[in-house]
Amino acid sequence: MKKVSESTIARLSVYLRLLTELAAAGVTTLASGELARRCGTSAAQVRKDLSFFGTFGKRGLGYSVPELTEALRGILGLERRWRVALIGAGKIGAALMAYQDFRRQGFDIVAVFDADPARVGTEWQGLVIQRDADLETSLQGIDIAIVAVPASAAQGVVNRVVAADVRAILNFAPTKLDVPEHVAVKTVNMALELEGLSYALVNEARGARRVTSRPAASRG
Amino acid sequence: MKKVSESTIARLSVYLRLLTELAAAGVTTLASGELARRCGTSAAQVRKDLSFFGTFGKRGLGYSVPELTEALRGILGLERRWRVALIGAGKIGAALMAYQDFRRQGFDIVAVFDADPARVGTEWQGLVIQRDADLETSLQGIDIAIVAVPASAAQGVVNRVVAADVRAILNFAPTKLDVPEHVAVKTVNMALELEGLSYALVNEARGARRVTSRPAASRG
DNA sequence: CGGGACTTGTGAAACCATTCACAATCCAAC
DNA sequence: GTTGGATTGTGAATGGTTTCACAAGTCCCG
Ligand SMILES: NC(=O)c1ccc[n+]([C@@H]2O[C@H](COP(=O)([O-])OP(=O)(O)OC[C@H]3O[C@@H](n4cnc5c(N)ncnc54)[C@H](O)[C@@H]3O)[C@@H](O)[C@H]2O)c1
Ligand SMILES: NC(=O)c1ccc[n+]([C@@H]2O[C@H](COP(=O)([O-])OP(=O)(O)OC[C@H]3O[C@@H](n4cnc5c(N)ncnc54)[C@H](O)[C@@H]3O)[C@@H](O)[C@H]2O)c1
Repeated sequence: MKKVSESTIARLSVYLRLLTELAAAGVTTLASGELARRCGTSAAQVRKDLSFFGTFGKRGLGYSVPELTEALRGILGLERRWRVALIGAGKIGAALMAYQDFRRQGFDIVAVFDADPARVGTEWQGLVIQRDADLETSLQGIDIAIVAVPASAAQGVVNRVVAADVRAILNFAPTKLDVPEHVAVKTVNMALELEGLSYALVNEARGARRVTSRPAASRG
Repeated sequence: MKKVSESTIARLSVYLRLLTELAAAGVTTLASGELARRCGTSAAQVRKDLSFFGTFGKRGLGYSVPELTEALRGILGLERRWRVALIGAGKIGAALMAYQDFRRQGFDIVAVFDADPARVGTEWQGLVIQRDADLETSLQGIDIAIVAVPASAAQGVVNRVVAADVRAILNFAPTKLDVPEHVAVKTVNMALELEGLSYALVNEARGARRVTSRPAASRG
């Protein structure tokens, strides 16, 4: 299989979300132009993105909504459910635990860890908070770790997560994480987004214009 | 001024964060290679990023930490404080309100809005929640709006935010937002990151390798 | 004061992603 | 059937970003 950019994968997620909505609304067929319009991209981009994975449309007609939905779910690995551990039962963690959409998309938070002895053992959003010290053993069978601890603790937690053989990490700490090359990391960095807005605000005055893409997650 | 990519701006934020840390640790001078290593990029990339905005280093020596810090703050528009409104006093909103780092970086949340009559008028994290109906008038003097309402309500809220002449939006709803071209929007989409991890997990089995960049915020 | 070690700033080259443009295909209608 | 209108899939062209490579500048030490 050829190499596919993260941009493409991110757009496939966006397409899938739209398709799910349209399916619920009873739409059965959709052309690349309409899909593109609703997702903020171009028809050519939609077709190129899909072409990396096969051919899903019918010339002259467009795409079958249920078929394309299934195809995208397959490509993205969403035909199975994923076991997720949350590390750090703080403010962000609470929001994530309460958020039902992840579950709806196939991500089950099945374990929560915290270092604070006052929290360990208490029930929280339906799960018992486990001791941070038990990470190595308790992460057996976990597919994805969400790291929601202070930045200063993040690398240490990640090292242990990696040692426990977890190969995907969603990181909320605003810090660079070093991981071996077989581990995928995505970082959600809100401060960086705010600073991007700050830049846009001061530069609209100076007359700067439309800007293009951004870097992101690392692997390795 | 030439056009600078969002990738570059995002990296400048990352550099600034590192510099702030190093300054606190008493480091006074830093070469592009070391900065790159600590930020997960290349020395050439660091120098190219900076070169869009001027020349900040000394050949043979590297960069002065305090000087480069000030330069980056200037470039990113962080020499002033920004007035931020939070719209949607839910789970995510609570995490954001409690998060002190934004304030430390120059972003002050000075108003909170919610549509739920049970919440309006109550004090919440030190601010009184205002009626959603008052948005248009109460957004006077706001620089940035954080939209943390359900996806179904987001476009409606955004239209009113734009009508109130706010020109920068940080969006947490997993939905495409239409805004006029002079308004900057950045979306934080965690579901999309999780799906990216799902893709990485199913494709490491299939032997896919390192992937490159991703799209993001739109303007216009 | 000159040589050596080091580092920046920057054109040019390489790489990657997006857009263009069109032949191939499909459906419907007659 | 055959025609017309629509839409896909994809090489080629374009546009943008990252990496390379090196001349120019700085510092230190003898
Ligand atoms: N709250 C926000 O809006 C926000 C926004 C952007 C980024 N972040 C980042 O997200 C992370 C979490 O933020 P938060 O607001 O939820 O913080 P928080 O302080 O509310 O929660 C952090 C939790 O992590 C636990 N913890 C600390 N060290 C640990 C360890 N080694 N192992 C396990 N648990 C540990 C603490 O006991 C605490 O419960 C931080 O890195 C923060 O910078 C938060
Ligand atoms: N909680 C998470 O971890 C999480 C993760 C990813 C994305 N999100 C997204 O963030 C957004 C907020 O999520 P949440 O978990 O905080 O939801 P929530 O239900 O806890 O909060 C939403 C709040 O918005 C208010 N609201 C609804 N319509 C409004 C309107 N028109 N004007 C003003 N306020 C209005 C509601 O009264 C509620 O208080 C959603 O779009 C969600 O999809 C949340």
